[in-house]
Amino acid sequence: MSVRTRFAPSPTGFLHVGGARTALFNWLYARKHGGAFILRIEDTDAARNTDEAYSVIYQGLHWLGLQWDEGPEAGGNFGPYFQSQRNAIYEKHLATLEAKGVVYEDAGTIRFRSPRKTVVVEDLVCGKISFDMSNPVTHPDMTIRRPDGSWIFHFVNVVDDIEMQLTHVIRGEDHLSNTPKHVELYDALGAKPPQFAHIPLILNHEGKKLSKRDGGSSITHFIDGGYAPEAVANYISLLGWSPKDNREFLSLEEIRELFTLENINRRSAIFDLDKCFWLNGQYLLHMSLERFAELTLPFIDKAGIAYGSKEALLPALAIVKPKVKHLSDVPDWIGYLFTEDYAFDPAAAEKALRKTGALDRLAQLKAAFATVAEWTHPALETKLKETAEQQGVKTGEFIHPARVAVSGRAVGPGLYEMLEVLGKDRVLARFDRANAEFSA
RNA sequence: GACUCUAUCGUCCAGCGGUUAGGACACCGCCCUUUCACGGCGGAUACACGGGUUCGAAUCCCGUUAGAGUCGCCA
Repeated sequence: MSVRTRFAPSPTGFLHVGGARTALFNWLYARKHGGAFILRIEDTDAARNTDEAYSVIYQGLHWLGLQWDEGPEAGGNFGPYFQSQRNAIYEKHLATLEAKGVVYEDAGTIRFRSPRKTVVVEDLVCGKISFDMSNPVTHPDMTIRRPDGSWIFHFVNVVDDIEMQLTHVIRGEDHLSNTPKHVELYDALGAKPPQFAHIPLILNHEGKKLSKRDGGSSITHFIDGGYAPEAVANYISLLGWSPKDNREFLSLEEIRELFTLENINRRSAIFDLDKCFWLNGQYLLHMSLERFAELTLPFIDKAGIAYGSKEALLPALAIVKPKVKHLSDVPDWIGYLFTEDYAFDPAAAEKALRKTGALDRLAQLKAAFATVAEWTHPALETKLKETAEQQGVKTGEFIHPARVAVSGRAVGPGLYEMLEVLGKDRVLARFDRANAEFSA
């Protein structure tokens, strides 16, 4: 029987890193074993479902590169993939339970009568765990249907996993205590339970289970915050799982090859934004310029930077790519390359341009640069160093004023690369502008 | 409270009876250097506690403590 896994989120309008990792692990396991990864929307609580809430889930998964084989947008032979559209199926299974006499009515609700036995769960991650379900006080009969006819999670979740022929249920450990109840339902419905794999939780900084309140942990936050999807996927894969050889920089393809349920640990993890940030920088540093441009373009367009053509943009991106840590930083880092109306950072100007002799250096450098025939990084470097030597001062005396003059700021790409990208005319003009602005 | 799970640097991850307890992020030095990064070198920091088992325990067992999860007409 081929592997079938699923991600079954509720459309809360929010996809956090914990849910994303659950989706990732299910996707990895299915892909690794040549099986199917299914997306099912658990929207039984119709009151809060909105179109936007659904699309947050789709966008998040698409962004991470987790394509589903069956589900919304994809179709499949086991649909519909929205629980809100599966009422007839639930009615059918409820009838099965009724025929067996294991459900009863209580204040308008329908409850499932527990067999009151010990249930042993064989979990692929947690091992064998037994639950004594005999005490009705501590383990009350679960409600499976509300008085208004709507269904409760435990029941529809189990019914759908049966109907959709899931072989493996990989989900957060917060469901471990629910599992014996689910197993009772599988038994009552005459179905064999799937293999369970409960993965450790991802905790917030208080050490508690992640919730909607932890806004910084939403995938939307990472998308808008300028993270590369490959970096985030890599990072979250390392929460609870590892290749066991201390490697950390892994592509989704490599992870897919190495991934096993056996290598998932049991310990809950706190999400470490610092490390995710670092990994993102590593990805931006090492990815191709094409990929960098692709990821960065939405941010540049949003900022309204008039870069003209892609041919003009690429060199600018090339020089900031090794420096930025967030894609969302790129507009700020390249903005001054595409306008003559750039602002001078007061502190930078104070230090580099208002300094005694700074404008003289600028004038000397302008004269020297004016003679440069081949406007390239190495030629400019040679010329600047030569000029510094002639004047008997350290190269920094020229470098800092030049940097601030052409960019308005003290921090940026390598000076010579920046000068090369700007081109001779603009650099000389900017020297003039700086001189005019600070000579008073 | 009951049940279940967990317990190695601040954080993430190795370790699965014998290691100077390893790697990464963060932190602190130094180097590189035109800024900021990157990179390189070095440093500080961990086996929760108590009992066993064993020649030998971070590793196996029991207990304690601590944390988390579940116990819904949320999913």
